[in-house]
Amino acid sequence: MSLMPELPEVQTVVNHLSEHLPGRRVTAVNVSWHRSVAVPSHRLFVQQISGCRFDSVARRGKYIVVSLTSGLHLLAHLRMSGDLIVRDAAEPHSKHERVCIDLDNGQQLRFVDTRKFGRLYLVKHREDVLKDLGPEPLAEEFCAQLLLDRVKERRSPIKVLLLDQTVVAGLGNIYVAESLWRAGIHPLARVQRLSTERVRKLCESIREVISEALKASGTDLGDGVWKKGAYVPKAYGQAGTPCVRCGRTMRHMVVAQRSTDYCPQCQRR
DNA sequence: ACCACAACCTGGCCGC
DNA sequence: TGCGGCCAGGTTGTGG
Repeated sequence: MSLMPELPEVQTVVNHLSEHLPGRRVTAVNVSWHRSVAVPSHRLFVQQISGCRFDSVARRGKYIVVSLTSGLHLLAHLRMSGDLIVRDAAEPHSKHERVCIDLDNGQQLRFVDTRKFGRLYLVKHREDVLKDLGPEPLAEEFCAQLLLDRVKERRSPIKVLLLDQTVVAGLGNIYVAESLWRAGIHPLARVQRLSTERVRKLCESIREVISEALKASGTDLGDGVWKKGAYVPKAYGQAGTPCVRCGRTMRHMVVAQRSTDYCPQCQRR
């Protein structure tokens, strides 16, 4: 039914938009669910973006960042079910389309969002929205030392810290589960109790998992229209099945009010 | 600082 | 077929 995106899925959307948006001009805008526009008011949003020309498309954490030649920036956060697609105007519209932007070549940029949690932001300065985000997991600077520096005062379980976008940007419930499984770290582990070597291993695992998922265009959970992704989770959603590394039955628990699957053998407390 | 929980929404699935 | 309850890849705000 829907896309529920973390970094690799967002990047896949960005790649799609990059093929179609640069150079296109906005000729008309229709906002059918006002609250999909976070900022400014939906009225000003339509006013300000009309006539603008799209420049480049990028990603920061789970945000899509579209630069306009006017200097404004269109940012999107897809939250649980959002998607941004470019279609010919003649193609049928989704029942869950919330915003539709007409382009000067007969195509449309459509914001589709079943659950209505996603948000668009039209801002002068992108940092107004992005300033609190932590480092990109694939950035050169992302390493054990940086991670430790950012969480040295915090005693929350490692899973909670990795879900915190100010610690590291772009991970969500799937890729946190995958990274912890790959690194052999229990979701409830406290960072202070981990050796530097294991934190290093964790950072490396995060990089590997994210890189692999990017190559695969994200994860397809088999329940929706997000059929592009070929990444196969080894921990997320695997409770009750044998661990592909050791064969032990994967377990389930709740951490930070989120469903959490792990291997009791590979990820010992 | 930390935690639990509600809110924001819709729809799919499961059991009865 | 229908209905209630539970679940969902995210984030923010509140109150303890």
